[in-house]
Amino acid sequence: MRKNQIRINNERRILAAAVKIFAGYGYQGATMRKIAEEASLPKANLHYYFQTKEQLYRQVLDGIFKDWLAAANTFDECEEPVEALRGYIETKMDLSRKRPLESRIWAEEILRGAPLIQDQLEQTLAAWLDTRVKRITDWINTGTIQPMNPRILMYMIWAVTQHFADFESQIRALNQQQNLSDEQFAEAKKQVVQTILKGIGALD
Amino acid sequence: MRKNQIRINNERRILAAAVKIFAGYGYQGATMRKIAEEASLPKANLHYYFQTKEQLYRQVLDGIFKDWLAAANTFDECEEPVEALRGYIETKMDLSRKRPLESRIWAEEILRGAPLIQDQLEQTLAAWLDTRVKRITDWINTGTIQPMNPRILMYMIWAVTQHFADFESQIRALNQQQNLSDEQFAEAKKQVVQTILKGIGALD
DNA sequence: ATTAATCTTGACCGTTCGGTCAGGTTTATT
DNA sequence: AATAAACCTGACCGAACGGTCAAGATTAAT
Repeated sequence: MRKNQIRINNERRILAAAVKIFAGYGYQGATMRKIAEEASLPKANLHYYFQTKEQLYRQVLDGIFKDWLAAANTFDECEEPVEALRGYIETKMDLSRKRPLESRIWAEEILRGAPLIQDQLEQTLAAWLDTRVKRITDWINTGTIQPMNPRILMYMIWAVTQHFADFESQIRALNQQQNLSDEQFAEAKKQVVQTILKGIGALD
Repeated sequence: MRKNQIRINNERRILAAAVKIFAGYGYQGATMRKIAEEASLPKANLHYYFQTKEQLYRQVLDGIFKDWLAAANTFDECEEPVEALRGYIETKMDLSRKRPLESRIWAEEILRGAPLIQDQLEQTLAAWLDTRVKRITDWINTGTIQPMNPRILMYMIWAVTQHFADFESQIRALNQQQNLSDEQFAEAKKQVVQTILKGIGALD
């Protein structure tokens, strides 16, 4: 049941343009005209594939949420807390580095009170978090890591890893107007992993 | 040279309303009409005190930046790294708890590439950071805390502390649709301090 | 009491927004 | 080759935006 190739191509083009514009201007600041220009298509053509601006935005958000959860599965690939957490933090850092636009769209949606994704947060994300909290609780009960509130640990990991995408312009202003180089980012990744793992008593 | 009391009162009212609306809708999503309604004043009256929407927004940002720097001075009040960092982290956490709207306005401005505050970031904030980096470097050189990149430490502190304001709606969705209670927030504050200080080898 | 300065506000303006639509063009099906 | 389905797009629309302005009301200064 494959869709027409024209539709596939154009929807992809429009979505890619939408990611750029929504990330750069926010939902309200983004206009269908800007997205159309970015995609090199007439504005009316956007409305042929996506009825409304909100529907286009929703599809962008859905794509981001899927990436989010896919990266999140790194968490389950290791038995040991040190390696599981290290892998998860590194994956989230890499995602921030490679897909900063998506991270910013997500951040803005949360900032505005998550009007469109509240359901997904309360159901899919809450369920995902619950199972990971249980894993961490097991590690605590077996004495592998020290007692703590696993939710707060996850909030800290999300905060730090996403900060490098969401606050990129601030970091750039504090780094001689240069984005972090690959070497600087690698150093940051290493230090983030080190600080959090050591901070919860999983190292030394 | 005190201004007329009418002007003082109305400017304060408008600024308070502007903080609410800018935080709730973003710069583009906020409208002068909404701010006027929130302030219970006719829209034309806003333009009498603040010529344009951008000027009003700039004054809101200036107020936030001053609070930011004031809180930042907590950093200098203690000689010992543990107490200086603990005090700074706690102050930033308290600020997130008490003034989440301002934190969100700041976050959105950075998210959009800091179009209006780039100069302040590159100059005032960069200078502030440089002197604190020097202090931390001294602590490292005297062996009080382990070697690390002090800038990355500061980014981590900002990320985590501001996350509790900026991502409040996500945290609420993951906490049975309830904002963190005072007790939960106190626990978070404690765990954040503990994790970061231990993570950089300042504890134990 | 008079004048000047400040404050207030409904009505209005040009622009831009998201969205529509008719009618033409291209692609797929038979 | 003919028909149907899908695609394309310039021109247009009502609504909402930031901002203006003239004229009146209130307050301050003399």
